[in-house]
This record gives sequence, structure tokens and C-alpha cells, in this order.
Amino acid sequence: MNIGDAAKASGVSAKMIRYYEQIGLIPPAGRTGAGYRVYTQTDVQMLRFIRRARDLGFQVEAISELLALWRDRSRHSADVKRLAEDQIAGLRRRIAEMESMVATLDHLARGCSGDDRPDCPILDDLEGDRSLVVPACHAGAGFNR
Amino acid sequence: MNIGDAAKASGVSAKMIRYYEQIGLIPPAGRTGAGYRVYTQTDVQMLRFIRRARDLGFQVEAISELLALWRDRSRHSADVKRLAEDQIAGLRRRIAEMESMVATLDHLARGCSGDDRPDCPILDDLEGDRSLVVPACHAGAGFNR
DNA sequence: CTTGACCTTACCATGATGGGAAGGATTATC
DNA sequence: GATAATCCTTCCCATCATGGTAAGGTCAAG
Repeated sequence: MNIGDAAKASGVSAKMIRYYEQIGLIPPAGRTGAGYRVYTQTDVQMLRFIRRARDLGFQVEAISELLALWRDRSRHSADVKRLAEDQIAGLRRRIAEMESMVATLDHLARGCSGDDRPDCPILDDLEGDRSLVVPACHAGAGFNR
Repeated sequence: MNIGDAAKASGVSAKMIRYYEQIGLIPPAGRTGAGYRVYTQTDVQMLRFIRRARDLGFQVEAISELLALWRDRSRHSADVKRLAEDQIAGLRRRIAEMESMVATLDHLARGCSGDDRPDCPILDDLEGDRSLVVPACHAGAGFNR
């Protein structure tokens, strides 16, 4: 199977398959005499695994660890679970940050007449002085990416 | 005021100030005879504006529009409100995506024993075959918890 | 044997940010 | 005033995962 077929079968673009090989996420594919990469059903299965992990927001580094566990028949499911929970925690952290932004924006937008007059609490707030950030809740905060 | 002072006063790093100038988000700063950039209080205020907008997740492109409206004394607050609402909508979209990931991961992790045995529904799911993605929706209702 | 679809590598771009090097300017200390 | 420390300048590189393009080789069908 050529790279294009593997791409179609796995949902990972040919471009990304080459990239994953280049960075060592997947082992180098076999090659035909002419240099074409060749893929087996097993390779496609691995690519689909990567695709699904990516869809769950895992970064390549984490996917690499997941793949290693997948291949390790003597793995401990605790290790897999920990990766999943780390991922959940990271997602929740980012969700909380964004929810805090939404709360602030929503608060500001609600106070904006949204007509043809120039007065606007949104700009007033960005302009500073006031600290803004809807007292909201709590929300986590910070930043970090 | 030199760039370092402007950075401290605005919360935007010197590196980013130069970058914002380079991409045209802010006008070129004045220069001393020796080529040092010089900043006024007005410049610092603009940088703070940018910093706050960035903290609310606005992209540079949107910040550019916000700055234009900020400077336009005959602006219509409706235009500002629209930018804010677009931002809210974008954030909510991303939040929804991530919540969907969390729902799926949470569902899978809950089914994983997390001990020293290798069996793991998380890997089974990534492996494929089953479509996974917690049917979800959220639904708050029902299902577990 | 030509055409078109596919493959290869190599380079560039993204967005916002940081790091570092090489060298000049300014400031503080002796 | 000399020297050292700090600041500034520009330029280049790296991130992360992805896409685009270009130049050229390969393969299968007509």
C-alpha cells in the first residue's frame, strides 16, 4: 500500500505520516525499489491509533508514550490511565481559562449598547485603569499557554 | 523611556513590542540618535490595551481592529460589540470541542482499572474498531454520575 | 509513448513567543 | 577617566502540528 492509500485508510494526511516518521513517532516505513514508502495493515492500524489520540487532543509527545504502552503487552493499565487523566486535567485547565475569558467578555459585551454611539465599556475596560476581569468566580486563571 | 521600561510598565515583553512593531500592529517607535526606541506614556497605554486584549484571547488580527476602533472617536460601539461577540463565540466553540474530548476521556478512564494489569479500555478504544466518542453529548443526564 | 495520478525531497509559512549571539550605547562604580 | 555591568540593536533559530508549493522521479492506463 502506498502512502496515499494509507492516508485514506487512516485519516492521517500523507504529509503528516511523513512528518511522524521524521520525528520518530512511527518507525520508518518500508520502501519499494523506487523509494516509495509501503504500508501494511498493521501500519494503518497504528496510524488510526495516532489519529484517534490526536482527536482527543493528545500532543505528539503523549501519543508517543501511548504508543509505547500499546505495544507493551506487560504494561500496567495504571500508566495509561495516568496519561489519560493528565490529558483531562490539561484540558480542564484550558477550559477554565477560556471560560474565565468568556465570563469577562460576556460581562463587558452586555454593558455595551451596540449601536452607533461611540461609548463602549469594552474599550473602556481594555484601556485599563479598571482591573476588570469579571469577579467571577474563580477560575483558575492564570495563563500558561 | 526605553523599551525595557515600556515593557515593565505595560506587561508586554520587549521582544513582543518589537514584534508588534514589525508586523504593523503598532506604529514604529521614535528613536534616539543612537537608534534606541523611545516610548511615551501614550505608547505604554496602547501596549497595555494590547496586553489586556491578548489576555482575553484576542488574536493579533482582532486586536488590530480593536485598536483602530479605540482610536476612532466616531466609532460605533456596535462594531466593538461584534468583535467581542465573535471572540466569545470562538471561545465557546473551542470550549465545546475540549469538553467533548474530556467527556470521552473521562468515560474511558472511568472504565480503566488503573492497576498493574495490562487490560485497558482506553487503549482498546484508541485501537479502533469501536467508534467511541462518548455518545454523548452531554447529556447530562443519565449515564453514570 | 504520452498522459495523468502518484510519489519523492526540500523549502516556506503559520501565530505568538522565547532564546541566544554579536556588537554598540549608556550608566554605574572605582 | 577607565572599566564593568546593564541595556539596546539586529539577526537567526526554535517551538507545534499542519499545510502549501515546487522540481523532479515513477507507475499504470490508454
